[in-house]
Amino acid sequence: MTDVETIADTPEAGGQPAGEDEPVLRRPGRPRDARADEAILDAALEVLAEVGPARFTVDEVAARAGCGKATIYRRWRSRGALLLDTGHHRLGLRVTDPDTGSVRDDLVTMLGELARKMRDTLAGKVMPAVVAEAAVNPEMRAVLAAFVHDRRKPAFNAISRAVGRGELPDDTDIDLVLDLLGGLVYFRVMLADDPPDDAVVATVVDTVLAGIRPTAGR
Amino acid sequence: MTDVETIADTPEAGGQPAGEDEPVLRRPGRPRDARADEAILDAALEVLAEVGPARFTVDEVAARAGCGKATIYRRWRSRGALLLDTGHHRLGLRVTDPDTGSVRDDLVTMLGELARKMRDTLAGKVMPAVVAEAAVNPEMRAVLAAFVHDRRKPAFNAISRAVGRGELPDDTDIDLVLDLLGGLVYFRVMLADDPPDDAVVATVVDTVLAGIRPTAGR
DNA sequence: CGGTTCCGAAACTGTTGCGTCTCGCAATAC
DNA sequence: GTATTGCGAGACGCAACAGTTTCGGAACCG
Repeated sequence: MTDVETIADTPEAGGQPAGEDEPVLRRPGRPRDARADEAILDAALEVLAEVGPARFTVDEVAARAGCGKATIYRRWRSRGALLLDTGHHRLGLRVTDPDTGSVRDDLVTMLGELARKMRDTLAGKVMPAVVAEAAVNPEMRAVLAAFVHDRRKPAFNAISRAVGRGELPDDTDIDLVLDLLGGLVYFRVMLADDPPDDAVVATVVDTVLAGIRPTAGR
Repeated sequence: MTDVETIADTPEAGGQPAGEDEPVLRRPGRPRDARADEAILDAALEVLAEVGPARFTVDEVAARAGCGKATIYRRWRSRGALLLDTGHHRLGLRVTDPDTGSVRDDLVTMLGELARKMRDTLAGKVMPAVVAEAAVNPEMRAVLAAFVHDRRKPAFNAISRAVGRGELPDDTDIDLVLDLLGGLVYFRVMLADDPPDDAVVATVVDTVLAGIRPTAGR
C-alpha cells in the first residue's frame, strides 16, 4: 500500500537495472524531496474529499501542498494519474485478521475497523468521489475493485474458518454475508452520511449471523 | 415526480395568478415544445450515466437531444440546475406497497422493485454520479435524501405493520433492517457493479428476517 | 569549482466549456 | 396581415484549467 510511484515516471523506475551491490544508485543533481510526495498526496486527498472529482484541479493541489505545479508534473504524468493515485493513496489499510476463534468477534473487529476508518479519516469523504470516478474510468474501477477485494479477503477467510469448524452451516453463502455487512457500512457512509459506530456494527454482525444460523426455523 | 419545472424559470411559474375560469392562460407567440423538455432530460440522463458529473456538458446534452443550447437555457438557469433536475428526473418511482399480510412478501416485492429499477434502467448507472455530487452539493444532497426517504417509507410501514401484528418482535430496529436490505442493493449496484436478481433479493430478505426473529437464541 | 537535477513561483499557451447572442424560420395571438 | 415567442444552429466572449516553460536559487555529484 502507499506505493506512491506506481504511476509516476520516477527516474529510478526507468532504466536502472537494479544494481545488486549498491542498494541506491545515485544520480547527479539535487535529489527529490520525499516529503513533497506525501505533501502532494495529502493535499490531493483533501481536495478530492472537499470538492469531488469534478472540481479536482492540479493548481489547487499545488497551492495546498505548498509546491509548484512543476513539482507535481515531475512525479505524475497527468492530472488523471494523480487523481488515480489519490484514490489509491491510503484507502488501503493493514487489514488485521484477529482469528479469535469466534466468527462473531472476528467480524465485529474487522467491520469495526472499516467503519472507524470511514468515520475518522478522509476515506469516508473520498469514497463517493472514487465510486463515481470508477463508474466512468476503468483504471479507477480497478483501484476500487482491488480495495474492496483486499478488504473482503480476511473476512471471507474468517467466515470460511467458522464453516470449517462447524460454527456456521456448510451451505453458508459467504459472499452474501459480506455483501450484507459491507453494504450496510457503505450505505451509511455514502447515502446516509452517518457511518455506524461500534455498537451498531456489533448489532449488525449479530443480526446477520443469527440469520444464517440453522437454529432459526422458517 | 417528474415535475420538470421545479427549477426552470418557466413563464407560467412567474406572475400568473392562476385564473380560475380558464385553465390555460396563453401568451402570444409560439408555445414551448413540451417534447423538448423530455428529450433534454432523457439526453441529460444518458450523458450523466455515461460520463459522470465531471464531464457532464450542456453542449453534449444539446447535441444528443437534437436541440440548440438556447432551448436548454430557456428552461434551466444553468448547467447546475439541469444537473440537479437530471438527478431528480425519474429517479423516483411510484413505490408500491402490496400489503400482502406477510412482511416477507411485502419486502421481497419492494426490494425487488428497487433492484430491478437499478438493473434495467439508467438509474443504476446514474447513482454513483448522484452520490458523488451529493457529497459536494447541498442541493443534490437534498434530492438524494428525498429519494432515499421516499423509497424507505413504504418498507418502513410494512415492517411496522408486522411488528404491530406480532409477526416481528416489538424491539425490532426497523431502520437497521432497512439499512441492511438497502445497503446490500446499493452496494451491489455501486461497488460491485452487479445488481442483485430476484433470487438474491428473496434470500436476503429471508436471511435478515431470520436474524431478527426471536427464535434464534444467542 | 562546474555540472546536473531539484525546488517554488509564476508566466505562458492551448483547449474546453459556460452562458449569451444572432440568424433565419416556425407557430401562435390579435 | 403584424407582433411576439419559440425553434435549431452556430458564432462569440470569457473564465478556468491542463500542461509547459522560465526564472533564481538550492542541493547534490565529481
